[in-house]
Amino acid sequence: MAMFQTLPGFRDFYPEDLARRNHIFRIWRQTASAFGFVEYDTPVLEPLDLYRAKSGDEIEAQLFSFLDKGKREVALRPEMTPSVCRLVGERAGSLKRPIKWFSIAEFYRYERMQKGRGRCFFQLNADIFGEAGPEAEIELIALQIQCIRAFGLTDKDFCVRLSDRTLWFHFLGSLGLDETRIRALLGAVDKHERNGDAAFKGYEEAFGPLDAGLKAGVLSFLSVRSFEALERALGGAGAEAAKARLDDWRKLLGGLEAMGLRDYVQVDLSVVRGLAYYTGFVFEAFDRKDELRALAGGGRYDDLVGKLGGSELPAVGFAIGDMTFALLLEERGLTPVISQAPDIYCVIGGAAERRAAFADIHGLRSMGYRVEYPMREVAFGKQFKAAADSGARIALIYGGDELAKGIVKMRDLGDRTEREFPAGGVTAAVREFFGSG
RNA sequence: GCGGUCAUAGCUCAGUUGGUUAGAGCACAAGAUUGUGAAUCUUGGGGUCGCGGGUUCGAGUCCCGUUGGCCGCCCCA
Repeated sequence: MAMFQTLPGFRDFYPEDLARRNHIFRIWRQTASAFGFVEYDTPVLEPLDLYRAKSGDEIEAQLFSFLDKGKREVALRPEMTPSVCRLVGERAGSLKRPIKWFSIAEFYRYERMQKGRGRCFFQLNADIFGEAGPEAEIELIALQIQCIRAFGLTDKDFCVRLSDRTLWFHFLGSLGLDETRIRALLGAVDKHERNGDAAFKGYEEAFGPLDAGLKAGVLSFLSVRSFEALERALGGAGAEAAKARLDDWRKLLGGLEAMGLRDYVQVDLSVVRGLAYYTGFVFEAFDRKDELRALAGGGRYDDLVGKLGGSELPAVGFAIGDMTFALLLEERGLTPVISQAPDIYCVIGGAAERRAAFADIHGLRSMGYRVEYPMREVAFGKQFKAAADSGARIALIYGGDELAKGIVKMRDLGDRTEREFPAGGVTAAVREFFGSG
């Protein structure tokens, strides 16, 4: 038993774990880069007020926060959005638009552990700033889909549920509700999938019994699952603003259709996301079997940069976490086996042979080959077994006989054939082997 | 913050109504085997049985507490 354990909710990454994590990050990075996003990073530790400003005081319960030695209130970052809003806001005037940025970073939340959720986790965050139209959503939803698809998952495995807080505001506004009531009702909509009608409890406690007609309207609107149904549902509302909004929907869905991604998108008005700061389209990726928590989520937050960074700037972004995503890959058998095997394993006789081998070993390593050899003198039989077990493709043999003849043997560990090369010709032979193989 | 459940070697687990010095397989290491790979055999390292207390002549086993894991609730930026 180890003397010290990791703190609850924190994870050690053994080499095989880290290899899997890095593999996920590598593909996310390549994908975001292919979409023209550039990478940034921010401090892990931030002023506590940064998160209070965005989310209010109640957020503190879920934060790793403390007083630093200079008596500053600080917190480990629980999310990227406030930080990136600060960065972008500070240079909003000089950045070329649209601003397409991404990051892969670790976050910390003081929460109870659960399947797919720990107290530390990694997220890919991708955001577009400075583009108010649905073109930004097209780009981000496409990126979100591709970040999942790139691992071999298909529209049979996951989908992106798309909704729109703007239309919810139009719809509920047309029923005569004011903004506070609308926000409270959206909170209920967010919970309705999990809690059923009990989700309305909070609203009723604040504003009294829910009118039966209103409730029926809300339930019918949140059951909308297609664009056609959405058009029908808004037909009665009749407002010009709502009609204009439907044009944004047509652009968005049409763009994704043209990219061949329409089958990944499910219109679903029951998604509103709990966060009050979302202002427009919101979208969440789920596994199709709906066994796991959300894979990824995002939406438009046009007011936040102004609030946190000083300059008004429309924005839309999303995040994918590593934990639920890794669970899904695992379930679908798509967790890759990452080879950390050397390319070459050297079999070495005695001290003189070792000196000869070292010259080649260092030369080959300088060329970028992964080269391994036994640290101690070991029987040849064991060395060959170690060479095979290591996963190396070839063994270079530096024995007494070879040294005496001025040669090095190269053994193909796959087909077990051996060839001899003059001692000076090893690097060329290795290069030829890997070049042609 | 709340509830359920579990905790024996690196991993998977066994351990009888409470009874000698806590076991197996896998993995790791050494040897049989100082020039050629999947096998076999032998041997070894590795445990405060999560931690603390209690009952008892005696606790891995029973009781209480605690910590941690897993699952769920709250929350989920």
